[in-house]
Amino acid sequence: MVLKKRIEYGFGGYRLPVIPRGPRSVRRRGAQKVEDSQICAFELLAAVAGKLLQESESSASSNAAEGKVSSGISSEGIKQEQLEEGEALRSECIDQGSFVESAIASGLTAQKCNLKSTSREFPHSIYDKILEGTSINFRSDFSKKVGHDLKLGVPDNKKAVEKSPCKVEAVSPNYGESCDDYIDGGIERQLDAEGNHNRNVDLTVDNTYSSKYPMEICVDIHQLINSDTSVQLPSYRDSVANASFPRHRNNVKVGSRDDGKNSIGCNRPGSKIRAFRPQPRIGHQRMRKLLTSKYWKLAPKLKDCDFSNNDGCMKPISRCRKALYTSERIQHEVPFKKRKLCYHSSTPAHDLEGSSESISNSPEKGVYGDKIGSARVVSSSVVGHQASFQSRDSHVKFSIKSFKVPELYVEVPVTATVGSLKRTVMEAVTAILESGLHVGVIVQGKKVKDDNKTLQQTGICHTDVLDTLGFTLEPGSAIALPSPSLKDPPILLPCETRQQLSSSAASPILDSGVFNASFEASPVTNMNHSVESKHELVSSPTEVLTDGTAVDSRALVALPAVHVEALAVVPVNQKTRRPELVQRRTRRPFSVSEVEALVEAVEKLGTGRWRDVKLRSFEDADHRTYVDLKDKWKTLVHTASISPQQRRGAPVPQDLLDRVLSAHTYWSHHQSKLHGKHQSEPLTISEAQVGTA
DNA sequence: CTTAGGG
DNA sequence: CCCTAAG
Repeated sequence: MVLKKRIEYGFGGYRLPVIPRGPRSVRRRGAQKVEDSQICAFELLAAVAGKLLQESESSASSNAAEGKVSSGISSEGIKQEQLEEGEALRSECIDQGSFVESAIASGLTAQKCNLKSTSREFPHSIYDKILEGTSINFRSDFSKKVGHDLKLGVPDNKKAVEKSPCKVEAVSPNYGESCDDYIDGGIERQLDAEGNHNRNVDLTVDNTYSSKYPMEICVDIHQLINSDTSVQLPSYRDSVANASFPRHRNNVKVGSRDDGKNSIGCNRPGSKIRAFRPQPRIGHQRMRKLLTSKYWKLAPKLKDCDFSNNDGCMKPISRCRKALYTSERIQHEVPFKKRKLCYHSSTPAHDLEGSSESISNSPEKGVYGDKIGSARVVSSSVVGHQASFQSRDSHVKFSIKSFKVPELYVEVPVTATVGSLKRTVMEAVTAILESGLHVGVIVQGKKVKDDNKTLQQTGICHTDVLDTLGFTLEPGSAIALPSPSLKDPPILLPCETRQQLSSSAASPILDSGVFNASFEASPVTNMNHSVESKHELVSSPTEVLTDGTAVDSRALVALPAVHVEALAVVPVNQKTRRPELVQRRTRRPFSVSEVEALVEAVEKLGTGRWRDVKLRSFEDADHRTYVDLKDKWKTLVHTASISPQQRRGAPVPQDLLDRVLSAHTYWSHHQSKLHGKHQSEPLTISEAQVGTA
């Protein structure tokens, strides 16, 4: 029974997210258009896994009955991560680090709760471990797994909790209690918090929101843990998101079944990805790129995990579509990257495989027993960007849940559009990031300035301290944003609107008025990768404090046992900033003369020959690529097709629009390619009609 | 690198 | 404009 429930939920969680996304272009689309939503390979995997799970449910259930099964853990060590979903779902994965551990983030509270419960229930609970000095992750507590490594992912959302089977299951027999506790206490709170998060994905200024959760906006980061065997899967998507995938080396297989495409195969990454979908692939590519980045150095293993897990696993794929660029993307709803989810492969929770297979088998997996030992074993490397580290013996792990941006001072005209506001904020943030962020460490409310001190000397290795460990992101340079004028915003009024969002009391913040925006920290945010993250993160001058326990506000959570190195990472940052911040090109509206030149060129050359158009009429306009011209034409056609009242932006002379329409119509019927020669004629005709020629 | 399209 | 996928 329990299992069932769990399973169902889990599924629910999984599935929803899983919806595959159709290819963007029509052409591709042919294949599947069905869904709008985008999916990531992971999701698909998850879905598949879910199916498998279901299928195997029966078998599993038997195991499950025991309770342990579900939690199954592979002796090898599994890490599991749960995702949070809420945002996570939506979030796209990030390639970069993709894995993040946002998990922790969700709330310190939750974590705490977990810890408590855990400790209570399990002797070897994380807590103990911590005390012992061994590293443990405690992120999630739900599922605890033992095996060698356990990682618990705490679901950020309740949803996750509820849904993800893993979690629940994970719990061992005892689990019941712990879960409850967790749920009652932590989860709900978290949920609340998250709920808000979700709401505020955007930077948009939301007074309400801000007032309540001034600081938060955060992004959740999931932590990922990597174990040798495990794989991380990022997932995202809104809905639900979380699922964990268990993966064993050999097991993988999960999928299979679906069409080739969907099947999750485990093999090489390539295949996998492929299996899912083209997109994922892309993500993959990106990831690769990212991998190259220095950031990765921090987490070498990740790479392995991510990409290389060939062993049997799938790789996690992350999708990031725009993640990198996120900055700009803010405009859309998701400001920064969305969360990424990662799964570690071996998920006990899911058990799909586990149930029947290895996971469940391991006797010990049962649970806690091995933990300690396991913990050490784990040694997974750092997870992605995340901050979590696993530590082997004397390491401390930290996981940062999210970074919040404290305050940004933005001035924009009242008439500015929301989009422009977003852009402005984004720019401001970007500026800050670029200037360099500095990561500060706060222990028990005090800032630790001496970078040379060891964690031990600083007392960061003690559990109690960890609870009050916080990190801050400080801008390297000036923070204030000049109120940028919006470039495009058509309307700029003298009035300025300032919103103040109060910042939460918790974190110290800048005074300026403000806007508080939180960004999702990309996975990047992790301390480790702080560098990377910086840009994404937000960086506001602000600091994020985290108390271990602190409620949601805390952005970062510290995990016990950290690797020293990891720490080192934290402070680092400055230079590391990612060069890649890609910025969107500045917008350069086409002038009437440009439009005219474009129209003329198209009339002669027809559509489909953008390169020629470029050469012919925009040779000197280096900022106008043929793609731009093509896009402009596209918009011109659209503009010409709608009523004048619906048109926005700089008005285009009607006669030009008429020509656009004529040319468009003409060329639509005459494959321009075919007529290389008489290009002009057609135009003429059309023009004649229009009267423009 | 170009095209064509979706976002 | 961006980002992809295909050629």
